[in-house]
Amino acid sequence: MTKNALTNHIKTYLVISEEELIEIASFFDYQTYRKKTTLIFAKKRCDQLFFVSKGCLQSYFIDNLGNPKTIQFAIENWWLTDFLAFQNQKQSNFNIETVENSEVLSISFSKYNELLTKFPVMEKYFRAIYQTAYGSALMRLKHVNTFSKEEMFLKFRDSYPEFVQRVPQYLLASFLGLTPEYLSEIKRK
Amino acid sequence: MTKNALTNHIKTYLVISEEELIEIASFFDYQTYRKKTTLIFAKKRCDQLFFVSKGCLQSYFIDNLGNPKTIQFAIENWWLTDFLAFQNQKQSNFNIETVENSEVLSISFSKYNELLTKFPVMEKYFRAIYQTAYGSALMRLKHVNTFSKEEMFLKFRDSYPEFVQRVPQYLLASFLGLTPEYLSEIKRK
DNA sequence: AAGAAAAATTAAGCTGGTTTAAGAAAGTTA
DNA sequence: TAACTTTCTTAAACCAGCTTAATTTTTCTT
Repeated sequence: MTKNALTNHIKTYLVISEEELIEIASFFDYQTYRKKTTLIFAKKRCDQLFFVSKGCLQSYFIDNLGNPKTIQFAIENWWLTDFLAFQNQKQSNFNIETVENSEVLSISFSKYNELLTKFPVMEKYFRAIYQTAYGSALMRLKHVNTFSKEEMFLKFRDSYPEFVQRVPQYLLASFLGLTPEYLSEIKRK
Repeated sequence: MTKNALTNHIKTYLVISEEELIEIASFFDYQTYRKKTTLIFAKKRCDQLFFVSKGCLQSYFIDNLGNPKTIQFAIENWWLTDFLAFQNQKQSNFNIETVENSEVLSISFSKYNELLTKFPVMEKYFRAIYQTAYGSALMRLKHVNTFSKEEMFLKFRDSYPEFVQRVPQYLLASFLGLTPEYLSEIKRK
């Protein structure tokens, strides 16, 4: 089924019946997108939370000089949106788009709240997801402060070698906070 | 009562009885600390989650050159720990210490889980807390990529003028990712 | 209130990483 | 398989922000 990735993921966090999982899954829309499709536009109201079943999404923004800067990648089993904008139903700070052809589940803010009201056990699921994600984001802030740009790349390549193969180099540079030119120079060494 | 700050904070997120709040509060230890007291040591197991009733805490690490780098401040009504280390019961990546004389509530990992089991409604509370905190951490990563060090300081000063007054300048520099010398130079302009 | 310690300032020299610009390689389309 | 587009590489000039080190100011301790 097209929503198996999500229900399997939930099962790793909760003890829950198949019947409930089916009902929970029904809150989500399933859709496939070709690569480089924009799902959320910056400045537009952010009313969707995404779960990646297959493929890869990114959130990015355009800096003062017009260069896109990647904030987050989301691959299989990751959640992605502009979380602040989503919860406040404000305009998004980020563009969200597919990096690869992708299968994506989405839920609107009102459906998300309905889901949490009807299945309070999902509070536990999202609490766990956000707890980890928040901890990881703070670790990223630590890394940004600790490592030089060169070290950032080398560490990342050692930690996620398959992912480095998977995304274009200019996106990786953007995510790691250096220029494609400098990344290219580092690789030469 | 010494735990009012917490119970009041919970009330802003949940509809809940006073009796339950009293029971929930009983899971926490209340303690006061003088400024510059270390509550968690890096490399030691992280088994406490803190809620700041009064005062200010920071989490920081020591970089390769021996300089402390502040990752997070926590003032009244903020939660603080090394969230990844806490949930995995691993050694902390950060030192956590008081910046001011502070009143702090704390809970161990096992008590935290007991609390969530006995009062599932607290899943909703923490889900909301972490959802916001995660969103904010990603916005910080955006800011780090967007702004020059000078802009970082000016933006922060405009957004949190009272906080800039409140903490020593060298800690602010550390948090914003620049040297005290450079911050001093920026202020002169 | 004096002395010690911690924090903030100033200034000069230096460097990691950016900018710019052009060409090479790889991928896509017809 | 040629033409077009996107991505990657190379190299030189440049600069935001760091390092170092000495001085001054503020805060803490007794």
